[in-house]
Amino acid sequence: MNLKQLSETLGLSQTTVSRALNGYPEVNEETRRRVMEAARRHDYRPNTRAKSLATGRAMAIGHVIPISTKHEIVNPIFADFIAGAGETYTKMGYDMLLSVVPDADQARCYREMKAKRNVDGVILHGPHFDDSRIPLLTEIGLPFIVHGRSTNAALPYSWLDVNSRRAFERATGLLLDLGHRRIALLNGLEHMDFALRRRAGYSAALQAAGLETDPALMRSEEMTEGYGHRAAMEMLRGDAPPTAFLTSSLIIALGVRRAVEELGLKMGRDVSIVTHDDELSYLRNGEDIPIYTAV
Amino acid sequence: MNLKQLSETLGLSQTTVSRALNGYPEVNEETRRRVMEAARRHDYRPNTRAKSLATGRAMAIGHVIPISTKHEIVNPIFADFIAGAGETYTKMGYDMLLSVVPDADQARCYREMKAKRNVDGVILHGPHFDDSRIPLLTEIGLPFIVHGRSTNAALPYSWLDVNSRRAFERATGLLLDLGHRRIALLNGLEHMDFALRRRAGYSAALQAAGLETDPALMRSEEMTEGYGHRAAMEMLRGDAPPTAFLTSSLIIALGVRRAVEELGLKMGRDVSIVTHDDELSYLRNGEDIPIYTAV
DNA sequence: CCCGACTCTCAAAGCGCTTTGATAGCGCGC
DNA sequence: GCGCGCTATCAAAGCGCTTTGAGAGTCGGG
Repeated sequence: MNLKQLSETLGLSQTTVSRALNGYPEVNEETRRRVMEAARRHDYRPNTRAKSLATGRAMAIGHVIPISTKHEIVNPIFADFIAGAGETYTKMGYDMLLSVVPDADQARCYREMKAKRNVDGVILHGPHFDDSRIPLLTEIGLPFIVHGRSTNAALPYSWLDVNSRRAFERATGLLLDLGHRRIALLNGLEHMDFALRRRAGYSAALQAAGLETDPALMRSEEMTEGYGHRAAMEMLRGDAPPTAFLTSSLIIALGVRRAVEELGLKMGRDVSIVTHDDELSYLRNGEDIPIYTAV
Repeated sequence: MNLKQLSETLGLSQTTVSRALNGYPEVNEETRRRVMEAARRHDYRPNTRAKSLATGRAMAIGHVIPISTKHEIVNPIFADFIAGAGETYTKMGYDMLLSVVPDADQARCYREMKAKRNVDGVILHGPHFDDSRIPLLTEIGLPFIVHGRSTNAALPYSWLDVNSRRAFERATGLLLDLGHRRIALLNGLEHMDFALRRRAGYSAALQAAGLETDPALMRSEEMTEGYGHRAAMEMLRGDAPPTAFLTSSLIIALGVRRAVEELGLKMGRDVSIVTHDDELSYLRNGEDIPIYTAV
């Protein structure tokens, strides 16, 4: 059932039916009721593509998920992010368009989205320090919001973020207050802006306590369980092992814990772990009592 | 730059330009070269919405992600699935449309997709036993492919699946060969078809070995780490604890392992674990040596 | 009784593409 | 020299909607 057929059924023009359905004021209330009723009865939905073409609005938001060709790793919180965003889109009548593209093709992908006009704007994921996508999107005129921030960006942009720096400063402070002096930082890849902020917070807390940062206790990698395990193994077997770990993701913490247990050490006694991003829907941080201290 | 402008630039009609770009044979090769060149130079991309409207093809595939209002849990392999599918879509010029909807609204969501015509077809995720979405999609005439299978479905449908039944039959057989007699099954929710198949495989192997299935050793829940931990704790503390666990996901296995360690037992000596679905990109099953035996 | 103001409805244009049906130009055989 | 078949191109219709600009009808005041 399309608009033409619906309007013929009602003996009205397409104009009037369209206006009635879209809430324009110049339609008689009685007429509007009739139209609404008929639309419901025939389960009429306007054709998205025709509507988009006429209005110029795609009613869709794009998410570009970069896949680094080396790793092909999707950020673990990504699924939960999509689920949350998707729910809101659905509620507001928007569609969510996902594009999975190799890192190198991102620029082309954004230009294409602009030219093909199949989204009204995009969410920029995983911003780097001075992210080149910000000037790119600004230049091509595709509206965007950054999930995270990009330090040193020359142009203004809208963003939504947590306070990574402060979180890591406080977590480090907590460990220092508990008497820890050798605190390891297992960070995400440090071309990612959030990772830089986390390191800054960690360093600031150490400095405030009059301690030096020790490069041997700082790692930066893709946030996998294997990385956590490997790094913890090496550090704990070293000359001056850390007494605490600060990790950028629950997934890394899992790996650290596996290493701790393999070495016959006891969590919370021999080694403390504090983690960030600890609430994945299928992998909660414990049910009643948290397994890890978390920020 | 749209088709009209491009054709004016070239001094050709829109028809010819369109045909040249879409590879129709009735265009002079020299003309086609000129058109292609100009399109590249001006970075011309046809407007998706206009093209869709004209051709009747949306060049998009929909994925409906049901969110059960109780749990709000996204299946852990979902992110990897999306990443894989998305890559192929991009390669083939398709868009991926995600709809996150409450379980109860699924039927409405599919009808809407059909009426709004913004996808050409959908992927049906997480099929149940005799899934009602199969007759629904068939009735409304929205093409679909099932990721998994639906036992007992009355209508024919296309699907893509792994052999869950056989995998669990063999895994159980392996444990039996190793001498285990009390093997626990920590399955996913058993209204899901894959879970039923896994249980069938598990039961068949026990039966073939002349053993009875023990309800006390079989659980079925949403596949979280917490579930694995809780179930293992209860079973291992019980009168006749299992000597081995068979889990439907690496995430559950993580929980079992936590329980095993909390109880001071040793994995591989006191308790064996075999798991399915062990390769999440950010949470691999070990790096060189696998942590868990897996199917 | 006329006219202006107001309400409600309509026909038609336009969004940017594809596709149908028509046509111009050309070489060739009879 | 005419007509046929072929190639290369074009104008225009159509996809399903919104929106502009116009018009029919009603009502009240002078």
